[in-house]
This record gives sequence, C-alpha cells and structure tokens, in this order.
Amino acid sequence: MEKVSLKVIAKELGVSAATVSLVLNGKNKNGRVSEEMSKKIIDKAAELHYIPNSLAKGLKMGHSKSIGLIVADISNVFFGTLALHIQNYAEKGGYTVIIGNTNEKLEEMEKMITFLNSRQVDGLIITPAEGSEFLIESVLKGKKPLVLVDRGFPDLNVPSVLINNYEICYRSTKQLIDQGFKNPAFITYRQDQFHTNERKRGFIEAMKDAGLFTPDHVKEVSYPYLNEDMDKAISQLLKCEKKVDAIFFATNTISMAGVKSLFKRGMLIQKDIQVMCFDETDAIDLFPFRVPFIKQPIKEMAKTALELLIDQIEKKEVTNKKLFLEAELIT
Amino acid sequence: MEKVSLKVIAKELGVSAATVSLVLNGKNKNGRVSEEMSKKIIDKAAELHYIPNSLAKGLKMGHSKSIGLIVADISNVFFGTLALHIQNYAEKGGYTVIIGNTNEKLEEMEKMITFLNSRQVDGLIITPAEGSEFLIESVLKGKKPLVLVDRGFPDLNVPSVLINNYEICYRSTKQLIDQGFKNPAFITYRQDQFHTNERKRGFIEAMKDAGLFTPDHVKEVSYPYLNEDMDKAISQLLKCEKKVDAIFFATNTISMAGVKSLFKRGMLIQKDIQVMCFDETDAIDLFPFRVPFIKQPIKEMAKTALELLIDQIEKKEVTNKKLFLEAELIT
DNA sequence: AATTTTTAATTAATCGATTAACTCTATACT
DNA sequence: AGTATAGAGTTAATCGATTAATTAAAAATT
Repeated sequence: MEKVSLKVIAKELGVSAATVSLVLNGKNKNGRVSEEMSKKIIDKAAELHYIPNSLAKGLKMGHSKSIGLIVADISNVFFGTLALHIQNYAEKGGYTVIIGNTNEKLEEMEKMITFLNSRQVDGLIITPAEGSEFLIESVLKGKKPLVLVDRGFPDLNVPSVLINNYEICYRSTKQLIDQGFKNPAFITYRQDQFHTNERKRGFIEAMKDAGLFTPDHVKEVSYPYLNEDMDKAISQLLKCEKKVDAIFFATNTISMAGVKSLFKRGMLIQKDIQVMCFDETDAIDLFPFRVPFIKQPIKEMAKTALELLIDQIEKKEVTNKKLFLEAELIT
Repeated sequence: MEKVSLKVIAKELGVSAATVSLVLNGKNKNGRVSEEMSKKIIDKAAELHYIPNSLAKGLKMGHSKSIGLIVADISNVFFGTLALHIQNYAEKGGYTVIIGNTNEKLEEMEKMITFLNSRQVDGLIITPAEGSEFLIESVLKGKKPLVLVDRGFPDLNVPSVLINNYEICYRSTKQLIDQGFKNPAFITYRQDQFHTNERKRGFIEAMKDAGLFTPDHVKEVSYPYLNEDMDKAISQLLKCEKKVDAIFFATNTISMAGVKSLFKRGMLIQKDIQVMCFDETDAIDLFPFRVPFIKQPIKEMAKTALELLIDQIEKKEVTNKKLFLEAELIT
C-alpha cells in the first residue's frame, strides 16, 4: 500500500498538489478552486484515508503544533494529573504534548530541553528542578515560549503559574494551633526551592506569631532516601522534650511516606497524633476519619499555564506574569 | 538570533551543507572529510549550539524516532508507571514517546491513532479500549508496527505483552479458600475485555474447583459510576444469604474504590472481611496489617513491549508473539 | 609521463506540504 | 472589437537534512 501524500491524491485526480493542499486547508476562497473539484478532492482524500504528514507541515510552517512538558516524574499522581489536564486543554487548541521526566536531575532536564527543542516544540511548560535557573535562562535566551508551573524562581522574569504556598501553609498551621495543637512539627525536603521554602516559611511564621516556634520541630528529608529519613525524622520529633502533637507534611510524597511511617510505629492518626497533608492522595480518603489536607487547583493550573503559553506562541505576547492560584484547605 | 541550521554552520566555514551533515552524523569514513575540517565543523556546531531539526530529518529519513503510547488515563498510577518505564527504555533506544489518553472511549482512541500517525510515529504501543478490535485491525492494515500491552484480543494476531491473568487469579482465589474463607466474592468492571474476563474466569474456576461457586458473588461495576456502583455491590454482597467473608477486587481502581467503600460502612479489613487487591496502590502499604495483592511486573512489561516494538521497527521482523509475563501474589 | 587511486569535497535530488506569484480561459464591460 | 475582471488552476521556491552520484585535485603506481 503506497503512502498517501498530497501528490498521490493530486495524481489520481489529474491536478497539482497545490490545488489539493488549498482545498484540504480550506484556503480555496474567492474562486481558487471550483466547487466541483473541491468536492472531488475531499472525497478522494477520505477514500484514500489521507493523513497529512505533520513533519512536513511543521518544517514548512516553522511550527510543530506541539508543546513540551517537563516534569519530575510522570508516575507521581500530582504530575500525572497535571499532565492529563494539560493534554486535554492542549488538544482543544490543536497542540500535542510531549512529556519528559527529569527525575529531579539537572542533566536530565538539560537533555530534555535540547531534545524537545530538536523536536521543534512551539513552547515549553516546565516544573523546574532545584538549581536549574541557568537552564531556564538559556531557554529564555532562545526566545522559545516558556511557562513554569508548580515551582518558580522569584529572581527570574519568567511567566509562571504557582500557588499561594506561603499563605495556605500559614493558614493551615494556624488552624492546627487554633484547634489546640501546641507542638506542631513540619517535615519538608532538604532542598532549596522557592515553593517548598515558602511552605516552610508559612509554617514558621504562623508558629512564631503564636509564640510556639521551635526550630527543632522543622525536619528535612532527602528525596532519594525518603522512607529512611522519614523514620528518623519522626523518631526525633517524638523524642523532643516538647513532644510533638501534630505533623505538617510539605508535599504529597512526603505525606504518604510520613503517614506510612506513623503507621509502622503504631501511632494512630488523630488519636496519638494529628497530621496535615499537602496534596490529596488516594490514601487520604481511605481513612475512617478526616485528615485535613491542602488541595491544589491542578486543573486550573494546567489551564492557566496553557493559556499563558499559547498566548505567547500565537500572539507573540511576552507576558511575564506570575500567576498565583489559590490552594484550598480541606478539613 | 538567527536559527542555526546546517546551512548556517556551512556558510560560516565556507563549506557545503552536505559536508557538515556528513561530519555531524559520523559518516565521514574512508576519506570523506579531512580531520581538520571535521574538527572545525564539530567545534563550530558546539559554538553555535546547533540542534538538529528532527522534523526535517524525520521527513527525509522516513522515520521520526518517536513512538506513540496510547493508554486509558495517564493520571492512573498503573499507566503512569507504565509510561515512565516505557519512556526510560525508549530514551535509551533514541526514541521519544508521545502519550495519548483515550479515557476508555473508542472515538478518542481513533482520534489518537490518526493523530499519532500524522506525527509519523514509527510505532504504537496501545492498551486498547473495549470493543476496539476494528481499530487495531486498521492499524495492522496500515503496516505500522504495533504492540498491545496489558490488554489483548485473543482472536487478533497482534504482538502483545500480557500477564497470566487467569492463572494468578486462580491461585489468589485458591489461597483465600485455603486460608479458610468460604464465601469470597469478586468485583470487576462491567465490560467485555479479555484481560478482565480472564481474571473473572480465574476466580470462578477456583471457586468451582473448591465446590464453592455462587454466581451472586460476582458483581460488576461501571467505570463512570465506580463509587456509587461499588457501594451498591458491597451492600448486596453483605446481604447475601451466604454472607461474604472476602472480596477479590479485579483492578487497582476497583481495589481503591472497594476499600474506600468498606471503610465508609465501618467494616474493618481482615477483621470483618478479608480483601484481595489487583495491583499495588499507595494505599495498600498504609494499612497496619498486610493486605494481599497481585503485583504486576510493570517495568518488565514496559521493557518487553518496547523490545517487541523496536524489533519490528528496526529489523522489520513481524513477530506475532504474545508474551505472558508472570504477576506475583504478595501476601 | 601517463594512468590509477585516494582524498576531500560539492551538486542536486528528495522527503511532503505550503503559498506567493503567475498563467490561461471565459465572461463582462465600454 | 478591445480591454478588464473573475475564475480555476499551475509553477516553482522553500523549510532543513540526507546521500547517491559526481568532480577535482593530489598522491601513488606503472
């Protein structure tokens, strides 16, 4: 079976490829191609199951109608959900999404950027890894439309879609305090990223404002040794002189690991200890009782990021807006 | 900043684009290009940050070095993990993966296939939706390399990577019986797909062989109304004259919904009722006790599927092998 | 010195689609 | 009748990379 190109349709109908292209793209205005021929072409294209070659089209047009999405780990529900929504919105705008994983590693992020550039993506949506400012700056220099999601760099002038991390963590901590917990702890990743720093700051400020802040109650765990570090951190927290009565987990993976670790040592959540989770996980609504958690507006984040990106791509409008969407505290 | 193409490098160095292409592709064997010029070209390419245009390359070469992966829902952990591993293995072979969601809908699946074809993917990995035989057949007719994963069609001659659904479910059911549960139930999707049918068959045969089979103990739920249907199904199972003492959930989403539903009505797993889950979920190792579950070899499935696909793409070897990998019962 | 071989490149066609600029007819208008 | 105008298409260049076929000079061989 011969591959069906414009030329094939053209030959079968005895016209030029140009004519076929014109018709199939709806550009046969003001008498370019007759009604009759148009119909013939459309019918023939359908008959032969013609599928346009988007490599050729992209090459000629200078755009691929695709965007690159770079996340840390597509098997993480947060990123998976983000990807799903981004894809759905992208499809509506006629764009394909190519997803890349960084595994939080700079080299992999760099590779993915080069890779997606070689694939001529029209724009990039990135959840940047720690310390990747220089990579982001190089993308910016290349003039390729770019939007950061979930994580941003305060010193960089990049369109970003973030959430109100500081504020929501302040409020959530305050709620714990108002509910009578006097010694809440906070567990976050050992990393220097703006979004997690802000979460931590929210916790600390709320604690300070209540006159309850204890530096020892903020623990850090590392991404590669999450479970081990978590066990240690919780051990330490439970041994503190001021015994911890609540733990605020700073991300979804930390929440899962934290809850798991508590279970392992036989602690009953909400009886022996209270928890506050960032992000919704499958596990959370498994509990026979309510676990308070912070819900990110993932779908809205996806939508907003895509709008920002497509505006740049199509209207050549360089927005440097940083948008802060509101997360919600669900109790 | 001018876009850097072969031509730009060529012009800067006063040579032809052909020479640059030869060097950059390592095809300057037996005295095609001098050592000296080669070095100059390589240096200049690095200096200008040359990134090859893979649309142009793909157009010329007739392959895009990309493969399409069509799953039901990328935000589902099973598919997310599958995608992650497929991407990792693909990258090693120099392929990009473009992921598409079907949401279990035929029209979306059809759209995705056309879409990926227009993007000139070199092959397709698909977890087909119910009733999509005709779509799979049309792909086959188009001679595009194809591999089915997770779900297959027994009547179709397509390379597939599946697991031993029947056998593992038989064994798992038998184990429940051996442990003393006399009235296990089975909850699956209301759909006619080979892989879930096989799971059901495994359960039923094991029950029959033990002389315990009760048709009323097999319940079906629908994908769009999972939670509601689950509540109903469990209600009915608990009202049966032969009161159900264990439930076997046929997929990961069903497992989650099932466990959630049990919790909601205050049933304690392993005390009031035993469960058996298909797939590992985050939630499963949250329990303070062990929940038996069936673990699919996702990583191996990804690897095998990719091997089967790349064999077809590169060696033009039309394997119609159906490979059955072994799932594991974890107790 | 003449011929062959090797070295080092270039030329030009090609992949498939797009589109500005052009051609050719037929009809309309003065 | 002679010129405009509208209608219906075609031509040819182009996007960027690849590669078979060719060329031209230098080196080796007879």
